[in-house]
Amino acid sequence: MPEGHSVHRIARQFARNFTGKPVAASSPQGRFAEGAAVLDGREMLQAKAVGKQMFLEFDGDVWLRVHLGLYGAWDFAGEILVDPTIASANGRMGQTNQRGTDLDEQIFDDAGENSLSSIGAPRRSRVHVRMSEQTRGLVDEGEQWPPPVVGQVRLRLLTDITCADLRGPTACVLQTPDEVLGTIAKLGPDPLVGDPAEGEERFVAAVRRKATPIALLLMDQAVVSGIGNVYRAEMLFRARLNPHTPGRDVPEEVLRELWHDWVRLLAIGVETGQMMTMDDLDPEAYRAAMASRDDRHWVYHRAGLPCRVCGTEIALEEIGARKLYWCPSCQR
DNA sequence: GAACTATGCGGAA
DNA sequence: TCCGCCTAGTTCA
Repeated sequence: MPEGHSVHRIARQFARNFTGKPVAASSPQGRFAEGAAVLDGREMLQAKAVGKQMFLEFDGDVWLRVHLGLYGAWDFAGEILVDPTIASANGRMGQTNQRGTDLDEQIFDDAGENSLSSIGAPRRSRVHVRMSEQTRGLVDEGEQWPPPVVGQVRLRLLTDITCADLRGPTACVLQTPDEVLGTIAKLGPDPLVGDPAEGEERFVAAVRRKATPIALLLMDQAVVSGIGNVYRAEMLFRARLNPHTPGRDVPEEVLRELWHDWVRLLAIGVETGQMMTMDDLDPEAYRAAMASRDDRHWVYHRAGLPCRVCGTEIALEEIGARKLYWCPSCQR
């Protein structure tokens, strides 16, 4: 479900709250019992994200690779230090709602006041994880530690003060260092991993090699990492590019623009936790767009509605078994 | 309470 | 190309 920005945010939360500490691991659901037993008691050494994949390193050359897929989510609970590089940290990270907007689950301090608007120095906050109604009751009532397990928790990671629960991932597997390198080697460049200039060259070369429509290439994690269905549609619109253009026919300068746009959008997404793709509106228009919750994007999820630029109906078609939204007039 | 949907991806056919 | 995975929020009856 999450696109690349969410995964980077989650990795930063792990880096801030788990690395350097021994971690208790368990699989309440049972489906990762063997892996959890291997992890249990090990110190977490680092957390990193590449595209939509997250890698947690534990002592003894043991790595955990997690991919959230369509449904996965991490829930953080307990006392957490908010990473200063992200404007707000959600109790629940990864899962999102149906409007294509991020669920902004909020962190409350011990007094129960919203502490999210503050950006800057890291601070400790008590996370109250919102979930279903019955969960809310449980979490708010008790000072229980560790928090009661609710639902199908594939993996629970615990320090003395912080809890992270993983639900519904597509992938949750242990890897050797070599296997981690192998996984990463198959991935296209991520603007936040390695040299962005080198990433740009890799991206341009990979796209120009292929006759595949650019709409499919942008979603291909071997071509570029982290772009999902929302960013794909929005980036193509921002570039005024026809989604069906074969990769090799996209002018090189347009490809370079696309890469730089991804660099920019990813940075904004990691910082804000939201897929802000209309950042180039003037401030007043932007405020108006944001005021209506459904109006965050240029084309995504806007089938049949008038294009914000030309008024043409936004088209919806299936490509590669995914929904593609675009403006047939602006994106010729 | 059922039906529907989703920001993903791998494997079978 | 299609199917299955697997979860939770939203919509509708």
